[in-house]
Amino acid sequence: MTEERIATNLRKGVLEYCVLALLSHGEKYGLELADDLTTRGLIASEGSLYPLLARMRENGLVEPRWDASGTGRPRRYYAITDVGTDQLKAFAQVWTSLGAQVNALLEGSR
Amino acid sequence: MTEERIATNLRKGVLEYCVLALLSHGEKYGLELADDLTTRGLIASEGSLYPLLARMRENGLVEPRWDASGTGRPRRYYAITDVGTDQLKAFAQVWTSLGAQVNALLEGSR
DNA sequence: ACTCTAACCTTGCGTAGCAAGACTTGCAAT
DNA sequence: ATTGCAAGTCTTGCTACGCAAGGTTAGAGT
Repeated sequence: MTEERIATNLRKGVLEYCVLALLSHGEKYGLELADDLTTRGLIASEGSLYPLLARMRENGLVEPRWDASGTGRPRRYYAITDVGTDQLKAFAQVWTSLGAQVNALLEGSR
Repeated sequence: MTEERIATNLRKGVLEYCVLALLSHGEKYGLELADDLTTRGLIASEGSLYPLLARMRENGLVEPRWDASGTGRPRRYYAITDVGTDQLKAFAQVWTSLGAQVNALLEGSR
């Protein structure tokens, strides 16, 4: 239980860029992203993802496209935009730097 | 500016355990912690630290002690408790695992 | 007395993740 | 045909955290 609470807070602010990283390989639709992120332990439920995608859409980080060509119910595919790519780069820098500081502290505490 | 916003969200849930890691070396008082964390880029102002210390106190992760022996106004020194030590260990595991996932995504997105 | 500074703490706010569930659509079996 | 199921999208209400700004207390120097 306590571990879930730790993870929940750690995920804040990371998830958005994980989505961008996933999309940098190509379009994906909502549930596909959700399954992938769940497998990686980066979300606990879809309840995090859909509101996030809506925000990212509004901020121009991703570009959605309805696709009803296949079988089953229509899917909304998301593609990363140029703005999104820039944000991903900026995140990588901040993440690396902050991660190094945290690792340094954890190392030192053993 | 955008980088600060990224960092702000990344810090969520990390700060608490950075404080524990710092205290695992020995007692420290509020402003001392604040200065250290600011230098490391882990907080933006004391406004994050004091409410956090209050929470950690209530949860039994740290044990405060007033010290008025020195010069200047009395300082409140914080020591890590056994519960805090356990939490720090739990965090280290979650952090390592989640960090590996994020790194894997960032690597793959290049 | 007055001011300065170290040190402590409070208030109000924005935002992100989550659990739970609602709504819709196609498909398959009876 | 109708029922049921599963995939897919989205909404609501909640909680918790970091932050900026500012307020409080106490000792030290003039």
